[in-house]
Amino acid sequence: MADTGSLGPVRVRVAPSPTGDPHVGTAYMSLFNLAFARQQGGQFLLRIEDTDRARYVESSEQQIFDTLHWLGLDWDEGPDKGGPFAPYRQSERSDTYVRYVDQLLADGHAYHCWCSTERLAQMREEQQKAKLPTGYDRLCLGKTREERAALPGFSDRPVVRMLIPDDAPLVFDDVIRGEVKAPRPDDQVIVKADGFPTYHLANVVDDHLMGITHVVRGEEWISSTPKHVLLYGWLGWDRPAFAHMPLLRNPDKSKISKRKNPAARLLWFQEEGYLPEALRNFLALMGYSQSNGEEIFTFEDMVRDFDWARVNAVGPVFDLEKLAWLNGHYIRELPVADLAGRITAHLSHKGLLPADPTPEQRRLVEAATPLVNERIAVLRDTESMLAFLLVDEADFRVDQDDAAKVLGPEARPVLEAAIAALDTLESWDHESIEATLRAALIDSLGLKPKVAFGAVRVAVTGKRVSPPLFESMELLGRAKSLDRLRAALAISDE
RNA sequence: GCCCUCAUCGUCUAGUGGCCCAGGACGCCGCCCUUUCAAGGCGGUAGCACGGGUUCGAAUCCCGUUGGGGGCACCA
Repeated sequence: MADTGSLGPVRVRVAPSPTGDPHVGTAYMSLFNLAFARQQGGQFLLRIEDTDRARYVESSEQQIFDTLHWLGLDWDEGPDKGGPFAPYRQSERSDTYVRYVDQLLADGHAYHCWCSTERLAQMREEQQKAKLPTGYDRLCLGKTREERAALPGFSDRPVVRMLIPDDAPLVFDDVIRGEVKAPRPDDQVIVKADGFPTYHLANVVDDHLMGITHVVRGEEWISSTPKHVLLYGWLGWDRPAFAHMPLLRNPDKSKISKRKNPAARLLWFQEEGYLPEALRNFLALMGYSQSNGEEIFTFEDMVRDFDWARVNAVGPVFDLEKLAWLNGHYIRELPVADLAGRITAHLSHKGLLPADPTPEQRRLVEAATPLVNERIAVLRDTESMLAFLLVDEADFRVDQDDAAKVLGPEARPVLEAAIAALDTLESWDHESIEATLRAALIDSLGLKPKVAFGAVRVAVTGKRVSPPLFESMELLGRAKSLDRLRAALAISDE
């Protein structure tokens, strides 16, 4: 196993590609990179790997910054912060890569290739059909442009390929897995026809130049590592330690994907109203455990206790059920004012409250927060739960199905008694409301609480499932409560 | 198809040869609490993929099988 303690100051990095919504894997890798860096007193870098101009998405980079900050996974050096090794955006580092490519070319470790993508695709297909390992057939190796141009499948703009030697080392030490053997690479492209480097080259050059000591990345990179090992060797550089993290999985065990799993999108967690601290905690439970067996812990706890030996090599299924439980736990731990602020922000974001809520609206949400904090798993749950309190009165509607079940003709006497009793109630607080309703409906009419309060509940909140009834009525106010009870009378006649 | 890799309850995990006829958590089921729904409390269900070894002794070590996953791009 690689020695992780004596390589001098630790420098790690996360290197996402701005090709769309930030991926949950980026947060996962960042978390473990950061935990290790903090524990070792080292640095954590953010480098943007934007060498694929075809898939580049303009808005993506900012979203990467925003979501990682939201999760509290802050970096020491990066495109937005600068640092001693700027720029931290690969598209701005083209000049840097050129000299190393020239060196590899001059040393005979790389060569130009003019094969068209069509020829390459056809070659691959034939190799598979013949049950042969796939890989470049070196048609261009040792040929001048003129010699190659005379052959079919020629493309005007060449790429640069690595010349993989027969004795390329395939075994390396992995911090998490110990000795790992990887597949034998073919002559990998390191510079594309558009002049941009591929991941392999840019990554190795940048990691070296930026002083990265530990490359922490996803398991999908294991099979590429021999290429990187070769590059480090050819360029005469020490190579960093490698830690290949397990891959997060969909419930069907495949690599987590946006196609199959909403949780693959980092933005989804914000939209649903997960708390960043809960998601961070949950991510730390994926393929990992605290030495004391605790499942609920802070990032600081993780840093203090961090140990690569406890990272598993098995890819964990990302279980939304458990995340929901954990999120609910964090919600219940939050002070009311804090949670209320987050709920308000969420509702504003979803358009259920103005972008800048009035003090009255803020007070209302804060007063309602203790009624719902045990009933929600994510902030999004408040959208329907608090709707009865926040809607314009003209838009208030009773749920059809629920009304059909409890607001039939038999509800009429209940509603009438409730109205009569509440109409003259002098103090509109939940205790008085409850006492009054109990006296009028349970004691006088001899109804079961479930029946009596069920009807009142649907009338006032619009649903059979709601926050606690009397507190809800107190918040709603006497006028609206009575209006809704009277309106329900009409429903019970239908 | 080729190469690599992994394997404990449905899921996340503890377990590094005896403390394990396998512990915790989520989920699920039951009971309690209760004005709905939750939350909470208590109890329960469920697993070492299979077959060979090694050993006094294996979830733990070795081999094989099976199964899962990843890679095989001018994507990262």
